Amino acid sequence: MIDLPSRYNPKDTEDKWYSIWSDKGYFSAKVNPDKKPFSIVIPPPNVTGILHMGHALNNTIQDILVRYHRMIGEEALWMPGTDHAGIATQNVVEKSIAKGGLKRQDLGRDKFIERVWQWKELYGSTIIHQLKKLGASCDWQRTRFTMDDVYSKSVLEVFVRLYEKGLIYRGSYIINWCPRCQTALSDEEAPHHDLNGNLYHLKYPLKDSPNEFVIVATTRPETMLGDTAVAVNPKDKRYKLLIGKYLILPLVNREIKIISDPIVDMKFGTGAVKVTPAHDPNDYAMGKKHGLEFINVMTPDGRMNSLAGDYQDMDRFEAREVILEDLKVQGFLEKVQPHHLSAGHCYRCHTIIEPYLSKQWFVKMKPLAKPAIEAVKKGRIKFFPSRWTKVYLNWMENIQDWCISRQIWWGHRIPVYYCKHCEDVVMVSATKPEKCTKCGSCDIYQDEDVLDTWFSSWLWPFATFNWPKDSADLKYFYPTSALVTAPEIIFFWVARMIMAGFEFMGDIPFKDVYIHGTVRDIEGKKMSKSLGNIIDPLEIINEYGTDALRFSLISITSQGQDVYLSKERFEQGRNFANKIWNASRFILMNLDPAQIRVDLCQYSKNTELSLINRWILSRLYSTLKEVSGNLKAYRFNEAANLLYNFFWHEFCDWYLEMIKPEIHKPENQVVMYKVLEKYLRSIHPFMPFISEEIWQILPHEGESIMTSSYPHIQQQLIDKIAEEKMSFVFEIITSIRNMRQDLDIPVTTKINCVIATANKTHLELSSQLSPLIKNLARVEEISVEEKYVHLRSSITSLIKDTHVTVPLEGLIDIDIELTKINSRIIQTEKEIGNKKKMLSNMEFLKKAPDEIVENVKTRLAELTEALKKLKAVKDGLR
RNA sequence: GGGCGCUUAGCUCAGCUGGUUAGAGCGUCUGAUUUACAUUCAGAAGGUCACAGGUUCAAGUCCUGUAGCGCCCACCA
Repeated sequence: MIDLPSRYNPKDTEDKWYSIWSDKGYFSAKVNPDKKPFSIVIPPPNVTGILHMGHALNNTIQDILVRYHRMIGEEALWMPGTDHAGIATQNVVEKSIAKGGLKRQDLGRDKFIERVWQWKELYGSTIIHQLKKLGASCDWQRTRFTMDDVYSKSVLEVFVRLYEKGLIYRGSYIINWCPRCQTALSDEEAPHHDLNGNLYHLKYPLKDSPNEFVIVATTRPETMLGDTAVAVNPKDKRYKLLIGKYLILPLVNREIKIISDPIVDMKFGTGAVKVTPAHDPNDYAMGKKHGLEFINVMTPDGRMNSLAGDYQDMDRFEAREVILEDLKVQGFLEKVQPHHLSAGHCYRCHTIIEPYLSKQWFVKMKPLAKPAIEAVKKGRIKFFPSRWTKVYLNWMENIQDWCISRQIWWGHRIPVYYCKHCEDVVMVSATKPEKCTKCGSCDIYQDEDVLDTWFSSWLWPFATFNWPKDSADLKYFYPTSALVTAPEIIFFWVARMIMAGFEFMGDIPFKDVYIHGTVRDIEGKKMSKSLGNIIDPLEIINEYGTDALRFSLISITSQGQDVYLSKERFEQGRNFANKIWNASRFILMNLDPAQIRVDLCQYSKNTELSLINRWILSRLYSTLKEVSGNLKAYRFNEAANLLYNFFWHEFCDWYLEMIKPEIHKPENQVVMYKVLEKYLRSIHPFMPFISEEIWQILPHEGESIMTSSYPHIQQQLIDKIAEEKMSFVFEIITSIRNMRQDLDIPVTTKINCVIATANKTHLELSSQLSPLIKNLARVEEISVEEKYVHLRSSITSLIKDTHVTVPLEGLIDIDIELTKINSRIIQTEKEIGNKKKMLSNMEFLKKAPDEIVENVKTRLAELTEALKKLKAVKDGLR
């Protein structure tokens, strides 16, 4: 017999099977016209990334989908890859060279980029290795990187096409500027967070009457150096007469005009607002409208520039303090009010964003958004859970132009060239032009900026198939089937991919979007390094195993709800893996391979099989049916929990216990083997390693469970009557166990039992299965009677229409028994009352579906019968 | 300011299209075991389904409102 350790040790199996699967090429998918394609593109993790629980959840879900679809006979492709993550990666490499005292400027652009590539070669595949530890069945040979040559070509092609279509333009606008990263950011990359700031009231004296002031309120007093007007609402009576007059800007002594604009909120602050067109989006708009001067007072690294006079070179926040002090000393600071505000923060380094006037490249989004909105509205793309549809549509309908240029070095350099001699020449081309299109000079240079990382990731569903090359792969696998991702990147990525899909492929990029929850710690905080609340998936894998990690994560992830984790949560998965291991071990210990070469189908149409076997097969297939329904609906936790309950509480707790005494009977051999073998296949997408390990030890056909087929649902083996019968038997057994426990009767004490029922089915069932009941309830003798007769010193419980009596001389406390039976009688009477009330309600009879009414009637009959029997039991007790 | 989610057992949460007696895991308590598994087995206790209205024959489930918690969006000087 096979000798297996009594504990499952994941370390013995995981790496072994992963490399076998990989070596045999099971992960790779090819165009196959005979099969339905199923494709998923991975949300490419950053090359700088290390696996966290969010990845673990995200990729486990994808792996379940891919493995499941592979097993149901589809050509399943999971396209992997990584994202160059411009700013993040540049930051990492800058930090690493900083250790040697170097800045990127010291190296120069080319040398620095070389260093980034070196870094990528060394560490860039860390995350890929970690995904492998997770069991991810990606087609690794296709692994893409957004900076690869081929991929880069797609990116540049897209830029050129959009430019030629007039959807890309360059211009000076107020953008989100990160003074630390020293680059522009898109609106999405500058999320707002609340700040506790102050509202400073500043006094600006009137030019003609220096003792009179207009008081303005501001949260960023340092920008006053760039003020070129003060604005009031035209309807504001307080300021009506002042419109058109001039003020003297304190500290700077510049004359600035009082203008009127309806955008000014009379109720906010003093109703007068300082206008700094180069440092605020609203002010910028007013500046354009009123023809104001744009004075930029800051440097790109967030310090005051030469236009800031005495404040030059001060950091913006330091300047704020000094300016306030100076204003105060000179009597221009009216008051300071605490004020809650929110400001944009760099999503990479969390520095407070400076709204900054600069020349950037933008994509016009409205035209791109149109078909992308339609597709979702028409249901061609579905969100799961559906509530995200609204979030998506709301954003898309209010979409703003996308700032795509970044002042960093790591990324796709903008394919725009200028002539040193002709200021007005802009050449947009995927390859460097030889000479100026105007003057013919060869003195041309490329735009210094690179593209937003997301400007490459939004092409992921087709650029990974080498678009714009027209390939068979692209035709076959595009549109992809599903996208699995987190809510944070709906705008960054999902929405933009949909737009790109339509613009460049003329079709949706994916059909379903499954948005899973965010992984949080047990207090609901997002897991992050800085909070130190990380649970490292690799640590869990190391301690409990990959399957345990995967299963635990999935079973607690209800659709789209955030996941709250503590380490203990993973014990459930570990215990379950061990349970599967041991049940299999038990079966293997008792399995005679010669006995199992029987086709189960031969049993399907007749009753040759025992009730117990029919029951477990029915339960297996009922479960599998529900599992596939739930998988199709992206209810992974439901599917996982169904599989869990079936295996543990039905197959192990009941079935194996029931057949134990006759385990070598041929039909039991066949059924226990078949159920286990099919079960392993059905759990494989969730727990790939342990299922393979055991499957390989079990008699099996085929090379690997990974390439085997998902069990077909044998509808003819689903037998609801058998299920009902068995649950009746289980109730009998439980009730006897209950009585024993209630009365503190040791297992060693022998008890007998009388089962009495007038119900023929139950009568037969009880006598037929009395050996089973004896065994599982530890009863010495069972007699099955048609009529209930009270026995002296006995206790009786009622299961449906059946009295189960245990005679217990000297062990019974009549009072306790009476109390119990009374409470049961009261409960039954109460329920009878409810049912009668329902049935006497004409509205109910008229409006409720027949089936429901029938159920109530049946239930009432049962209850009435039960009440009679309970009373008989009670009478007997006295 | 707008939107979304959550509030169900001591804890963490399931509960899909309203329809018998509201479930699980963990924890607690009681008991068990000479071999499949103590990462186990058998059992128990524990719920006004946040609150207030409403719709309905019927509400944990649908609607409205309130409160608390959390998240997202917004040109909140």
